[in-house]
Amino acid sequence: MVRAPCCEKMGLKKGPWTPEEDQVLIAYIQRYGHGNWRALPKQAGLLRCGKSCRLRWTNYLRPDIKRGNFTREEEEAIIKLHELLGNRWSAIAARLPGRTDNEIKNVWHTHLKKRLHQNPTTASRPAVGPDCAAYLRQTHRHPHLDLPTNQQQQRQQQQQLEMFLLESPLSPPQQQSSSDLSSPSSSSSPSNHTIFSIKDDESLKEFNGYYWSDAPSMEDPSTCQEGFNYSKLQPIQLVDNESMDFWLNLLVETDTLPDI
DNA sequence: AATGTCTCCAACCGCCTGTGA
DNA sequence: CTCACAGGCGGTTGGAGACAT
Repeated sequence: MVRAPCCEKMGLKKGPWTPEEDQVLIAYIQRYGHGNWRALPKQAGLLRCGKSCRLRWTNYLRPDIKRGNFTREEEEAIIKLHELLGNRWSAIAARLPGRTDNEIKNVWHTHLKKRLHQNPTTASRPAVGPDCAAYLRQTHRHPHLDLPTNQQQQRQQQQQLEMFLLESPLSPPQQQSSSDLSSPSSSSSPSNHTIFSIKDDESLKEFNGYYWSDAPSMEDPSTCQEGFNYSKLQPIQLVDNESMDFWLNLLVETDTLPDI
């Protein structure tokens, strides 16, 4: 079934914005705000759809946007946040003031991903948490991984992790979703967080090997039974603020981990 | 200088979610 | 509860400029 277009395409302009259009949009938003994106272009006299206006504003025209190249620190932050949050560009952008999700996504695909591929061992370590597992599942490298298949559950877990990272470390933890990662966490109290750790160095090496590998066999689900043994992942219960601080530091400052 | 190839990024597309009637 | 709508998000693409031959 073909989905109807988001807006009436007839007579609406597409493609790059002209400086004149930018000025019209800026002037309108500065004067009236952007309460209703769908109605905005008509009211502002723009031959664009609301979506296009919103995108142009949020990704380019907003006054608080930082232009120019990403600093090394910003790139490192993106790498680390990507490890934790996956392809949740808006969540990553929320932690990088002045940068947009689109910009971060572009930087990731054009620079950072390549860098990680070229030199995975010097890059930051992959996250050992829900998103890492979700990533493995999404890429079909380990479809047998015993984690929630429900997309909503995954999203809830990601949101919890994000909240955990965004909140003050001393604030009370969020309640965990009903059926959490793997079975052990089902025993966790509502105030606990579950983060996965790897039991020993040998398992860590093995895990990283599979995580970073692009070997064709890993793309073949039939070979996955011979893949990483996920019994080597163990859940960690964060029962107090002190351990929350510890894992927050560990997850964010991955440089503190020993080299493989 | 001309042509082909590659890289990058702004913008689009379609899906998902939240909200209000 | 259901439906429609609007906003938001992530994946993808097309074209312009850079670079290589």
